[in-house]
Amino acid sequence: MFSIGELSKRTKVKVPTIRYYEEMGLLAEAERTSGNQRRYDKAGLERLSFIRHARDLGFSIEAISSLIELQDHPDRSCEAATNIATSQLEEVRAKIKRLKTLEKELSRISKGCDGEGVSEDCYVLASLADHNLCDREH
Amino acid sequence: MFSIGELSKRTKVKVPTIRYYEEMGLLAEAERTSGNQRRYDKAGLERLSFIRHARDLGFSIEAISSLIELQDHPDRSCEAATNIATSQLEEVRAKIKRLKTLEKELSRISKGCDGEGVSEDCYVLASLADHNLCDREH
DNA sequence: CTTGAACCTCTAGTCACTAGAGACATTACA
DNA sequence: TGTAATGTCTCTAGTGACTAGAGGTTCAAG
Repeated sequence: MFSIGELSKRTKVKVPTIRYYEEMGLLAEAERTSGNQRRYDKAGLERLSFIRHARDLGFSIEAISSLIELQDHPDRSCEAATNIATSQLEEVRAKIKRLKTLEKELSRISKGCDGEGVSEDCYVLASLADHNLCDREH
Repeated sequence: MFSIGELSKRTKVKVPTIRYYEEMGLLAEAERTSGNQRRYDKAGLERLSFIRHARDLGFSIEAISSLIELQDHPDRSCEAATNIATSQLEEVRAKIKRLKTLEKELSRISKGCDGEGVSEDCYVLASLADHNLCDREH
């Protein structure tokens, strides 16, 4: 059994965040010492590692809640879990696509002022003011 | 002179968002009718278009504030504006990089349950529980 | 037994909005 | 000119996923 600070160190999740996860129902309410401090065991550590890993992968608290529920009901959980992971993957791919479009425009904009040619007005500001200067939709 | 609803339609920025931008100081306080309703002109429209475009590109409200300040002080604004755009570009590139790593892992995870081989336990849940199953750091 | 670090709860703040309540203004049409 | 519908006003509170701080209590080391 170890304290919340120890759990924090081992999982690299900050102490207030652990308490927040408990409040949100992601972590079961921890056992307490006679002085009301939380104590955790290996199971708590593993669950928090799971949560942290999923958060790192961009899963929402809500999605993680669903995954945790699936863990507790293993029948058909595999398909449902795969669905959640797949939709997360689709979201990530959509974000990448959008960011790549932005990257193109930003790199065009931020190159504008370096060379010669544009000196009268600021090309960055003009680009932002006038969407028509964009190469494509975004 | 047109109303906030008209401005909203033309810029595709929602009415409460326009009021929010005014409150945040991105938009100058609008003129008012005798009945206290906001009225805008071409200048207001252009500034809001500028803001919207910059938000679409992921600039924070704070960064946009800086850009607007630069617009009002054109001396040396070009270099400063380019710096802001360039740092925005770097952030976007960093995000893309990170998301690509996530994409790899998620696609590995969500493919796990489809084929044969893994049937005992759910591969999605196992992958999330155990970071060691990851190919690389993330 | 004392000291200092760690812990507790609670409230409020972050960012960029979004939603809703309840009241007032404007506009279109009869 | 009257009225009804739509638009607008301010204000407060909610979103997600935390983070920060106040003020008080408990634990572990020496």
